[in-house]
Amino acid sequence: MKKVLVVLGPTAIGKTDLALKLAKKFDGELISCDSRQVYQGLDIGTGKMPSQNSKIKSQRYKLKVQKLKSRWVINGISIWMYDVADPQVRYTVADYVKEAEKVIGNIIKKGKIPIIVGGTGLYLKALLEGLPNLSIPMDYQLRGELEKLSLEELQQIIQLLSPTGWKKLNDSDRKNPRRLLRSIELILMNPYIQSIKNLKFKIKNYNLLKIGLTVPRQVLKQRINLRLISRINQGLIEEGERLLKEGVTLKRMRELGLEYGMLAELLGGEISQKQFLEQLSVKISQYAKRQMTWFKKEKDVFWFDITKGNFSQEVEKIIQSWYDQADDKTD
RNA sequence: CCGGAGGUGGCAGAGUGGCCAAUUGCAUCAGACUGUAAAUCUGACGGGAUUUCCCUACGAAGGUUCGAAUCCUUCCCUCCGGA
Repeated sequence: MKKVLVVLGPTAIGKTDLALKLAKKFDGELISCDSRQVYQGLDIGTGKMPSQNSKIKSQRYKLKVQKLKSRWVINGISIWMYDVADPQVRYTVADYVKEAEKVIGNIIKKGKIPIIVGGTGLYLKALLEGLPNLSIPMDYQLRGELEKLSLEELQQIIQLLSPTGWKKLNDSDRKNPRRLLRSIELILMNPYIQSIKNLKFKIKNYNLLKIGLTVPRQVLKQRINLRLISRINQGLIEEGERLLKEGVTLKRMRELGLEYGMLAELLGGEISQKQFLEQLSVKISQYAKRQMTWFKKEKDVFWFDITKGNFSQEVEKIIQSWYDQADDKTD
């Protein structure tokens, strides 16, 4: 089985920094697993640049960053799945899995270790375990019509169409128009599902090692705030202005969420800079919480608290013994 | 000092005699999530027992009333205008 390393955890915890370090030590290349880093031009707000700490170092060591067409190379280490999409066009899990799989395959072929840096739970899950429903495409025409309906109407439709489908939904999803919409889409596509079912989807058989990063919540909040200030200094607001000029509408920026969503409000004159900072800080923390809720359920993760002394040595130790295992030839 | 407005749960802000432990938004906490996932959505949210129970609460203290966040009196504080 092919060895694949995964580093996961909430935002602002230092996943990329750690991954870069590990890549150097174990001869790996990074694959970003982040739903917003895939977009070209969303650099500062998505944290493609090395974090504050490494930035300080980088000034000393002259960190070398090259931006290539679908990856960045930082100090000789490739980071894939950056800049693979146009920010004006919605990119989804399905797109991500398709491309990231290729990338992983190529890295393995080169005899290197793919290091997946995971912040987006769904993308990571899809990449690692596969998501059968991804083969069922979206129906934009259908969506256009369903989007006009109220929650109650959507609920009625799905109950009519498929009582069993309705039963399968949990309470939260039943009240979630977006999910209801996709459920209806899946039900209507049922015949199509049958026809492609035989395509079968390949089961990944990687030899996975998952490293999870945690911190006490308060510490994470501090890190988030520090990082936010640093991003402002790096030109976050200017980045927003630039995107706007390049044709990314305020509406689209809002969809992008967090820094970009708030940037849309700031540039649209809805809020002051002070409000921007305060509200954004809150939103990022809330996002981090959602990430942790998701990752909590992730199986087989070796968790490390980054505030515990030399955690990175512990991490390297674990990886080392995994790295030294002989590859079996079952694949 | 006079005139006007107002003091409500972490914040904002409804409520003007019983259906008020108190609408709502935000924050907070917990959670869901198989094609928008940095998105979207759910639940809890004074305390305690836990089927319509008790206690503490709407600036403070009294009072009216069967019953007050809601009415009256005094006091304290904030804001605006005038001296």
